[in-house]
Amino acid sequence: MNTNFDMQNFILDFSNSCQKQQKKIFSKNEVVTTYIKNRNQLCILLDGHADLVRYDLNGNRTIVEHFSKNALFGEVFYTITTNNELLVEAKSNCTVLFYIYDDIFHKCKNNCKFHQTLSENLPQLILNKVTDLNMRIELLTKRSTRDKLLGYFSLLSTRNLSKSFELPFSLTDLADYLSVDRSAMMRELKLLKEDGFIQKIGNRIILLYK
Amino acid sequence: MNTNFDMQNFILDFSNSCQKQQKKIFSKNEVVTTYIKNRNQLCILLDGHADLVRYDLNGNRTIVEHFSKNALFGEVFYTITTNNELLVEAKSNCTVLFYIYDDIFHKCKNNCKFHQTLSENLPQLILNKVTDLNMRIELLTKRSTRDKLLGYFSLLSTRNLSKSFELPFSLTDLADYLSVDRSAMMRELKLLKEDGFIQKIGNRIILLYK
DNA sequence: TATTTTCCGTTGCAAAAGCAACACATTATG
DNA sequence: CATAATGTGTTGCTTTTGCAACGGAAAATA
Repeated sequence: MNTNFDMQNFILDFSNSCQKQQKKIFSKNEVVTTYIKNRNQLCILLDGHADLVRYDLNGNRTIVEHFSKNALFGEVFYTITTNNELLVEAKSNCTVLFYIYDDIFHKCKNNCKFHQTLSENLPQLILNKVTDLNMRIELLTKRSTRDKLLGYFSLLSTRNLSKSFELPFSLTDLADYLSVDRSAMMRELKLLKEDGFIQKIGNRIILLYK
Repeated sequence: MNTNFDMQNFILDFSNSCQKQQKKIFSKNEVVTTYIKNRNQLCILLDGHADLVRYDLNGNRTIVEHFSKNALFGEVFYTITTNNELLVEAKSNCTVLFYIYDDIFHKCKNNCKFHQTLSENLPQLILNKVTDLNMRIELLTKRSTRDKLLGYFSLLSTRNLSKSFELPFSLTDLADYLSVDRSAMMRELKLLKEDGFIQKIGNRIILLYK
């Protein structure tokens, strides 16, 4: 199995070769899918950005996950226990492939090359998702808003191989992602600037500490 | 592939048939493993309970995950970015199988039945881990200590198919698991009792709401 | 381009959570 | 069995966070 499996090329080659999938295109702010118990949908984001969003009974909005190119999502990854609404919202124009997980799992009758390759590579793809989720948990378990912000910035910095990077969120969305109040986060952001930890120019953050 | 793959029976049948694994036994409070960058260890907990614990620079202790029988863990699931210490502590006597992930992935030279079955079932096993992590994220994104407690209790209640259940943690550990201050959590627990949401007898919680 | 909508930045005040400390109970351990 | 270590329950005080509200900037839309 290849750790560096190239999803994008693979998809381009095979995405039209199987009957058991649906390809759809969404424009910004459209709802890509809603999580429904027992349907076991699995989706692949071919292009664009989308967020998994939860609205709870207190009216709080939480960005549970942020998806970019090649991300996997769908209720197959989620045990839906509460009555909270879970939906995936397109943050830009998106191209999405839809499957029912069992179809991938059991392969389709045609035994097509697409399904074969995908099911071979599924463990690695899902494993990537696990490491993403663990990073998210590391962020969320930080005890203060300051540590959450610094933790998230440090993650983006590592990903971009630079102390300077663009935020992939609006500040409103960032607060919903870190699961904190927006105004409290703005206050902390201001303190981080005043204390010389960061610089912020438009949507760009520059880390000033070693 | 079988969703109800019986790990335990499988392990019992095959756990001695492959060279590329190590089986070890730990007693309570021993360190099962420490997460080390790039080693890509994968472990299976055959029996007992263990916690993945993180100690951060502020001296806070966080229980990142709680493992019971058949749980998968190891740094293969974790991108180690920070300098925080990550270790798995046995909470009771434990039996653990150790692998290097690549050995499972690429199958061992013998092409033994054990590896074959395990790699066939790995997607489903990892998928279970994903759903667990998503439940954990749902808990951690709750905004108040009260909601975290109620969320966790409701989860245990669902798992035990009963409004009454034992806590798998000491209260000290529960606070570290929910990522809140212990004394603040105790205060909230008291309020939940006073407000008639729960009853607590020893280590047992009884949910009193519909 | 005019107008509506969303986002940013800020603040005062209230509520929640964290910190530190302590007594007592329970559980391990020599 | 005595003693040490760990866990529980509580409280006063401080700090952090959340809530509500507002004006202006920026972006989307008609």
